[in-house]
Amino acid sequence: MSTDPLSLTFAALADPTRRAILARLSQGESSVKELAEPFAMSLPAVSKHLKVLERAGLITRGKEAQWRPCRLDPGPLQDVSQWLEHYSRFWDQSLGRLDEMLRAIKARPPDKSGV
Amino acid sequence: MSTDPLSLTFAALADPTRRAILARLSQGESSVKELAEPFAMSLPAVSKHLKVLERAGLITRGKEAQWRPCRLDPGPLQDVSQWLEHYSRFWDQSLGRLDEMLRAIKARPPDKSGV
DNA sequence: CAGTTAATTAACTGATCGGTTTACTAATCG
DNA sequence: CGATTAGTAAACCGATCAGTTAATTAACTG
Repeated sequence: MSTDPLSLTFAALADPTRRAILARLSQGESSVKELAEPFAMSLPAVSKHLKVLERAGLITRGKEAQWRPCRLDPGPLQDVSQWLEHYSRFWDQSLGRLDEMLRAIKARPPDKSGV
Repeated sequence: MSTDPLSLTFAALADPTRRAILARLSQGESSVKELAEPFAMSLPAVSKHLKVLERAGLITRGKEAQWRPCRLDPGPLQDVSQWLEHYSRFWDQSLGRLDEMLRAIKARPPDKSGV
């Protein structure tokens, strides 16, 4: 697997269980056991999912007695959003015309940023 | 791997080569051979990447003599954008304060303080 | 027709993924 | 102290991934 930040983020998001965990955490902090409850899988499995999310920077974990409260970190999601903006002209009505113009002007230098 | 549309899309995006291919296609249609040129990998490898992108609906392919021109389909990217919107309140400046308030209210029920 | 070009298919490989069970650490409770 | 609770680590498994090389299909070219 690729280890650049964007790839780690997309890979972490490419699993419904992990997206459900993020949705849960968007409501507020939660312990591992609480997060695991809705799923028909073992606790270690959830623990692994959390590790994937953590490696992508999508969650951070605290320490509180014997609990490891997880909370959402939106940073990587914002990075995804920025990456997406690069393509928004393809579906954004108001920018469609501008895009046509820009593309017609081929004098643009090759843009490799944000690949 | 999960086979729901969003998972297929995120998985397809979790690879720098495939993102580079999309970036290239955002400039216009291209043949497989042209797409493969910038990469230090075999043509079949690129062909496989294209199949992943196609399965996610991110590209469509035509037929023109012995070429299979690929072009970008922004649909799945728009779906990702919508999914992201659900989280945009976490980094959107203007909504940040409101979110803080909502979270402060909602984070009450599972009360572990003083346990 | 034979030869070239474009692309895919097939078979194989090593690495990673998503899950399991078992065993372990660490903190709290009685 | 021992027992319980929360979570992680280790070892294992089958499936998938990302790449390879070799063979094949399909269309154009001379």
